[in-house]
Amino acid sequence: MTTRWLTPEEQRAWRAYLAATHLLEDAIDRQLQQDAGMPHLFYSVLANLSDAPERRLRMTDLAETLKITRSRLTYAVTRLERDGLVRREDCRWDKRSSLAVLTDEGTAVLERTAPGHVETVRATLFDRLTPEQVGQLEEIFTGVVRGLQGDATEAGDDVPWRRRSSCAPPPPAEP
Amino acid sequence: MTTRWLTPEEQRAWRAYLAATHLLEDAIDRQLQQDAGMPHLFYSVLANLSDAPERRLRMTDLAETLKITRSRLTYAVTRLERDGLVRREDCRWDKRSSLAVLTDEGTAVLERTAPGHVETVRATLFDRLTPEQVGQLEEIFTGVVRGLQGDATEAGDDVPWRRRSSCAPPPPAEP
DNA sequence: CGGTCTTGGTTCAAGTTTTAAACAAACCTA
DNA sequence: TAGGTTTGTTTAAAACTTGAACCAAGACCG
Repeated sequence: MTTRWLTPEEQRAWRAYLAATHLLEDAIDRQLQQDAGMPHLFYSVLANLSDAPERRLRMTDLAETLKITRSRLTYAVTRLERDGLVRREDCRWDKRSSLAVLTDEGTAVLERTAPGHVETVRATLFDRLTPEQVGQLEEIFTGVVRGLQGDATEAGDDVPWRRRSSCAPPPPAEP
Repeated sequence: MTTRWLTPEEQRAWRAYLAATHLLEDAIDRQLQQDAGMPHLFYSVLANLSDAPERRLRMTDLAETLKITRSRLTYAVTRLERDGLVRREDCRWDKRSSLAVLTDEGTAVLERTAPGHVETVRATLFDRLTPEQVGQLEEIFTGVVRGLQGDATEAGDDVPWRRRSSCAPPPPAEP
């Protein structure tokens, strides 16, 4: 089969995408390293924990939402634990699972550094976009996400199989 | 000054952006590592050289278009040179500069692996976008790029100063 | 010219991060 | 209970990045 090369428009879009994501990631990383002393990934860990109920998440779930391997997450959490921003806790109902919990100190760091981070995200991205473009951005990338991680789910979607995520008590037995 | 937090729409867009760029970069890196035995950055080096006149570029220019530090580029080119895909050459007119040149072998590797790469980019991104969305993507990110790298240029744009880029012969003296 | 500043590029050492494979414990299912 | 699966960590190796220091070559300026 003959290759479907990118059209000139697609090439321009692709180049712009590559350059922008590169510059953006650089800018954000630099700012966070400067003001929070950690790379973007670590900050994302804290941010996700902060949003979660009771400020805690199973390692696997966290890895999944961050789209990284468990191994990588183990490393990140170990570092954050060393700095006292995160603590590990055992799941009461599934003794294999461990939870990453945002400590008070972690919360404090987040509260202190979040404004600067948001400011950077604004300055580099959102302040340059019209409201319509914000919508377009979301639309485009939610599609991409669905396409990329849906692959696994798609095949088995005739199996309405539900995994118990998030360390939660087992469902009560039916009488 | 009080923080301007992200609106709910912006938050959704931001999350989608983060997840998508992450998954995309992963998918592309995995495919290239698999089929070309190199990470995305290295492939980009080859691709850029391939597009350049005479398949060669000054290190500094290449680093600039790739948005990476010269140090990082030195590392990449050294690796690629070790594999025979790139060769260094001295600039005849400015003996400080060195050029990265795509070798025949590098060209061959690129020709062999480009179809697979393009296919991945299509499958993960462009095949999911309408033509309008391709345009939106370009528009959004060219704006971001301008904003981020324009910072340096903006301040001095009253100085119509032109640097001689790309190893080229000096302009002939005016009679 | 001679001195100074800037640019281009590399080197080097240190540190960070990523990967992949192997592992152990806990859970599930038949 | 046996056999498979999920969870999470460990480990060692490799890959990568950073930043500072450095040298050489060009540019600038009196």
